[in-house]
Amino acid sequence: MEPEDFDSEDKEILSWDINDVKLPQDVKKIDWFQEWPDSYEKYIYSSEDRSAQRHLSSWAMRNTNNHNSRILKKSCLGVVVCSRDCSAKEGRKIYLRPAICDKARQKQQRKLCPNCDGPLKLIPCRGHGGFPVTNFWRHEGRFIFFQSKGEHDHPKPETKMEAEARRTVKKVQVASSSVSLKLNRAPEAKVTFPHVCSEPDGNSPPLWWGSRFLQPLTYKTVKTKALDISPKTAQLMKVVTIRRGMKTPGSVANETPQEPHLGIPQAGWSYDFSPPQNALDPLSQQIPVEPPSAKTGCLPLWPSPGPDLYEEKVHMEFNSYYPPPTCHSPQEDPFLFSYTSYPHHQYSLPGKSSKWNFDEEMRYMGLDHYNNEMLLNLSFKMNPI
DNA sequence: AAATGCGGGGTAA
DNA sequence: TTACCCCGCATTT
Repeated sequence: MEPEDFDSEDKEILSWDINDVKLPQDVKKIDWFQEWPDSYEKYIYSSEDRSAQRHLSSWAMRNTNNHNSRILKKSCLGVVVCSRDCSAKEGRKIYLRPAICDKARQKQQRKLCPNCDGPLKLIPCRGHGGFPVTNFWRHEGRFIFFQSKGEHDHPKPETKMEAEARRTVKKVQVASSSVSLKLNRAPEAKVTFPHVCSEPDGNSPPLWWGSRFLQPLTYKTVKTKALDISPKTAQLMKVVTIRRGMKTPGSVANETPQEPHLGIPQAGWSYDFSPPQNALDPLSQQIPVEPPSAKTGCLPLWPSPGPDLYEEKVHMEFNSYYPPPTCHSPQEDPFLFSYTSYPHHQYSLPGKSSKWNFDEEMRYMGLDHYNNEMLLNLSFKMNPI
């Protein structure tokens, strides 16, 4: 839309700056939460929007002190890449999410590339006049104003949830190794989620669930309890499960998910095992009158998961179509090869009338209680004794 | 353990 | 003054 298409009132709404003494108050349109804001963008979110409340972004943004308690400022940390610029299968590159915490980031940089064991390298963001891109957040009444300055000059890192899930997988690996040792079995225990990873239906789970979990070995089943899997871990597994191409009643959105866009590395694809845009606390949010729009023409993936996501997801409503994750060879290495610009999908708006609880959803899918078999029986593939 | 937010303090233009 | 950055601390996840 061109500026002249707006009337003066709209112009006023659009012309605000985060530093203005007064911000628009008669906001008629609130925006969908934008997961990947880039360039010089401004959004007005509902103060009920959980993602906005948490000042989330899929870019790795850290708090920056601007000596202004009314406006929260965050600056971009860039992306962590392999210093050898190694490629995984299909030319995929490593784009890790820089740890936000300084200490954790230093620790992270001492680690090795999950793909080739080469050193990792942090590519700083210099998208704002040589400085990192900055994001500003300001709460005013019923709205949360957002403004970004600068254009990211680096690939997108993995999302917060991807990073979190990767860590979780690692934990499971460690736990499984530990159990393995305790059981005095084979040196390397392998975990699998039988109903998730092993189906040859073209809907393999994220890459990093990969090969070492999937080798066709004889296995013994060990109760989750033995692994001491935390509720959060279980939820993450659940998330992956949920996203395996499930359609839900009331879904009016895309019946045919778009194929991943296999473009340049920066515009490749990533695993989107996240909830849809409106899955996060949908009923408590004001529903934006406009569908999300990105300059790419794609829709945002989802409101980045707030910490409550794990709790909320259990109760979330499934009024949308979850595109199946991209198929990947089960032989792939179980680490992150983050591709950005995942084809975003259109999700239908939630409505109270179509509220489903999680169990109902699972029954609909023939997965009572999200498939006890899968979640409660983590199968350890043990090497033969 | 990390993420997040706050605010003191420093530097440079 | 403005706009960065670094750091420690406290709280939350």
